[in-house]
Amino acid sequence: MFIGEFHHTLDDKGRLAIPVKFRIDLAAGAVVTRGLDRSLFLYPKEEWEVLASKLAALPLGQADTRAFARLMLAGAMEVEIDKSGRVTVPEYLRHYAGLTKDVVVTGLFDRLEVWDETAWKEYASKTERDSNDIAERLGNIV
Amino acid sequence: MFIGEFHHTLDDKGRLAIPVKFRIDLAAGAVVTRGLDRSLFLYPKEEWEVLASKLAALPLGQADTRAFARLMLAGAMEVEIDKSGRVTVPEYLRHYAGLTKDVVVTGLFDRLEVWDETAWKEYASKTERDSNDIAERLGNIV
DNA sequence: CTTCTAGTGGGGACGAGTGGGGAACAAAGA
DNA sequence: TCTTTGTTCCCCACTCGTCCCCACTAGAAG
Repeated sequence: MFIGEFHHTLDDKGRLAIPVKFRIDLAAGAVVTRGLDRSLFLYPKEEWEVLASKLAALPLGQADTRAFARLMLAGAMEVEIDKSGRVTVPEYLRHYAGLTKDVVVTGLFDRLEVWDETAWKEYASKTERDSNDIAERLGNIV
Repeated sequence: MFIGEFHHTLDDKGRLAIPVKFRIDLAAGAVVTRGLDRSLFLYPKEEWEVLASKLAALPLGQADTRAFARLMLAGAMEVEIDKSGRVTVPEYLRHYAGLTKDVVVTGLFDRLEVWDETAWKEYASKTERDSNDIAERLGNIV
C-alpha cells in the first residue's frame, strides 16, 4: 500500500527519486501517465494492466469517458527505476503537470501521484477548508 | 481502547512520546495522518488498513471525495515506536497541525489525536461552552 | 532515602536524495 | 564512409536528514 507525502526535486535531466519504501513494489516495472487534476499517476506495472483493460472496456459512446480513456492510455509511458532509485519523467508529462523543480510525490493506496509543489499546496489548502463538509457527507462511510 | 488527555512535548527532531498505556496497542505499527480541525489522527495499523481501503474505494469521479481521500491517504505515514516510546512526526504533518513544542495527545476510543496545545485549549473551551447545545442534538443517540 | 521508570535531550553513523561527469549509441551532415 | 552533434544511460561523489543508541532528570513508588 502506498501512503505518504514526499518532497523531492527533479534534476535538469528530468529524473525523479522514488521514495525508498516504494521501490520494491515498483522494481518489476512501472507506468506513468496523465492523471486527474494536473497530476501524474504512477502505477506498478501489474496494477496498470488491470486499469488499462478496464479503460479499454469503457463504452465508446460517451464522449467524456472516451476522452478520459484517451488521456490516460495515450499519455502512458513505461519507466524503469535506475540504480539510485530514480525514474526519468518524459518531457511531455512534465509539461502536462507543470513540473519544474520542486515536486511532491504522494502515495494513494494503489498508485503514486506526482504534483508540482505549489499546485499541491494550493490543492491541499483548498481541500482542508472543505474537509469538514466532505467528512460530514461521508460520515456514514468512513 | 484509547482514552485520556496527555500533555507532552515535541523535541526539535519532531519526536513525540506516546503515553505508556497506549504503547502495547501501537507496538505492532501505527499510522499518523491529517485529521479534522487541524489535528493529527494516529491509528493502530490494523484500524488504519480498514479505513484506508474504504477511502481507496471511493469513486475517482467525484472531485470532492477524491480530494478528501487524497488528503488522508497522502497525509498518512507509517511510524514506529522507538526504544524510548516515541514516534517521529513527519515535518509536513507538524506543519499541518501547527505543532511547535507543546502538544496534547488525546485518546478517542479507536484512535489518538495530536493537537497543538493552544489550539486544543481554544477548541476545548469553545466546545465546553457549546456542550449543552450539542448534547441536546445528540439526545436521541446517546 | 533509594530505586525505578516515563519523558526529554543529544551525539554519531548510515543511507537517501541530489548533482554531475563520462561512455555508448543514434542521427545528421559532409 | 567518416565525422560530428546530441541524447540517453550508467556510475560515482557529496551532503543533509533520519535513525539508533546512550545519558540525564524529575517524579512516583516502595
